Amino acid sequence: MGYGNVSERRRGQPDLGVSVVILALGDAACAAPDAQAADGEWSRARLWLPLVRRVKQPFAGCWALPGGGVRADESLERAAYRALESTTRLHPRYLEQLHAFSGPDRSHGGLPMVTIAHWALVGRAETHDFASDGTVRWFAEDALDSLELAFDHRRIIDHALRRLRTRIEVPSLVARLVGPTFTLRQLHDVVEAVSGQGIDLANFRRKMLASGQLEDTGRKRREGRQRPAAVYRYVAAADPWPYAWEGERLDALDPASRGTGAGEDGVADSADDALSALMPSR
Amino acid sequence: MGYGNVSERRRGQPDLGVSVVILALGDAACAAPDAQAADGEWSRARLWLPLVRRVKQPFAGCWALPGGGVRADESLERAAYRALESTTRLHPRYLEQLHAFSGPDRSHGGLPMVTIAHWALVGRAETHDFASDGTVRWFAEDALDSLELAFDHRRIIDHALRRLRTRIEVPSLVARLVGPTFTLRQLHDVVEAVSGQGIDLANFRRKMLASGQLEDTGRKRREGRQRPAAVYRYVAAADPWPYAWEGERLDALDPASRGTGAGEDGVADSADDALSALMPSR
DNA sequence: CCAAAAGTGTTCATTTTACACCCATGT
DNA sequence: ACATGGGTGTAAAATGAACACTTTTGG
Repeated sequence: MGYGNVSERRRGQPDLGVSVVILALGDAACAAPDAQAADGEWSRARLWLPLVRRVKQPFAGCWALPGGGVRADESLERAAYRALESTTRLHPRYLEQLHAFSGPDRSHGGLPMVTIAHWALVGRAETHDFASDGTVRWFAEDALDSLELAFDHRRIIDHALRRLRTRIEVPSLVARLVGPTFTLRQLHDVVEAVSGQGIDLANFRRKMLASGQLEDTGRKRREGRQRPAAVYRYVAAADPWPYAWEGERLDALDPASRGTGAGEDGVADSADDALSALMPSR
Repeated sequence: MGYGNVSERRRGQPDLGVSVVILALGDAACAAPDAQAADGEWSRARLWLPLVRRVKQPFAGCWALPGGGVRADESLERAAYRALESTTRLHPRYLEQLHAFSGPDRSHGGLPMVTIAHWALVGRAETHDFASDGTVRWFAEDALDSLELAFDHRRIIDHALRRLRTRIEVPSLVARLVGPTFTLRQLHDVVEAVSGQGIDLANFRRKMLASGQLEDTGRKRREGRQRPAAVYRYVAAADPWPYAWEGERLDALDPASRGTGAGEDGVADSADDALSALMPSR
């Protein structure tokens, strides 16, 4: 840094950074920490995400995705995790690369920046009741329009939301979003809320169970005042799977496997389904 | 560059580069340019990709993916395209980000490098009969094992191949791989070859046609000495589609739309198929 | 017993698969 | 005419959607 002027440096390497879209479930009364809703009781779940208020130019005062620079001695996922931790204290159990955003237009006074966007899912328990500590604040996904977002972060968020919506039925994703244990109805409600369309509970139940990735904990949980429902836990399939989602790596990044960079969350892709559907383009 | 030693710079920003896996179809006799096979006649198509021989350390003498650095005043896709052009003279009509590879282990003497891998598809016509000009050479995908590849490029190639195999039935992809015009049997043979499994021709034909993305050119083409087959062309669906593949952008990058960075090759995702299949993980 | 949610069954439509068949063309 | 691939029809199987029904619980 510090050598040459900006226009000279445009021929050199752009800056490199990571941003993370962290998604969590919450109800209407989330922002305020009057935590009356115990153990998985939410009225009409919505997606929430934490944003950080910028103090420096450009976009001072605007809200931005948590992010930071990348050090040469760490992976991008690690950098994303670190940025997340230092700004929001969150420890997602799911974190995956989303897309690299680049281009000459991605500069604001300085050098253009290449941002490797990641997305992460955190369970309710990890949100610390959506605590705000001044610079960090949680926003409901559908209340973002009124917000002034920094850079092209709006686009990045949309990208992440689109990804989640098209993959929400993958058990590993719903499960991570809803928490470590859950009833089938909870799962169902989340998928319905996120995908925005009604889903037959009976069929949903069968499909999820048929995936072989849910394990009955033996425990029961009562949502309302009626018959208690079986509590399940997400458990990965035993055998290795023939296909991987886009072949994309995603580092599990929970304390156990953190740093190995090896966690693969393979998901059966097209060969059995996605690709048998012929799709459009353009 | 040029300030501080390597271990000091490890705390700074890593190097940034792009690599491209270019895939094309070819038959056994491709490497040698005895171009007897005219107009789409290939015996047992296989995937081929061009590699570049490294002249510098590290990995001098090994084969590597075409690639290069990224300038601040261009997008990653553009950088990938430029690198491709300068090393191989290829002009793919399909080029998409694949994944960003990173990590402290991705250094070889110098600073660790973050590589944004891309993948590209080129039609037969664009391969210049797989011409080799000394440093560039085409290799069949299944003949790579005997090769010494530089860096972790083997992994990147596998990533691209996996991606192609799981998406090969998407009309836009097959079509781009096979060339501007084609018969349904050609398409079929390619999908069969790439996916590695037999596909009923009758059903394949109906599915492709039902996608609404193939347009009859009115012309006929005779493959053997029998009845000529209708020649189709790939044409994107008119209406915008509700889902996009992972929401990933892919820049069309053909001379017409190049530089706009706007070409979206949306592909219906899971909401109708991929995600209805419940899948595993980890 | 009633209300409400858990959980199971059953039917019907749609899609996929397998494979038989007819058609067009050059020899 | 016949061999060969182009192209169509169709019945069985598998999957998915809709919805009726039984069970368990607290009041």
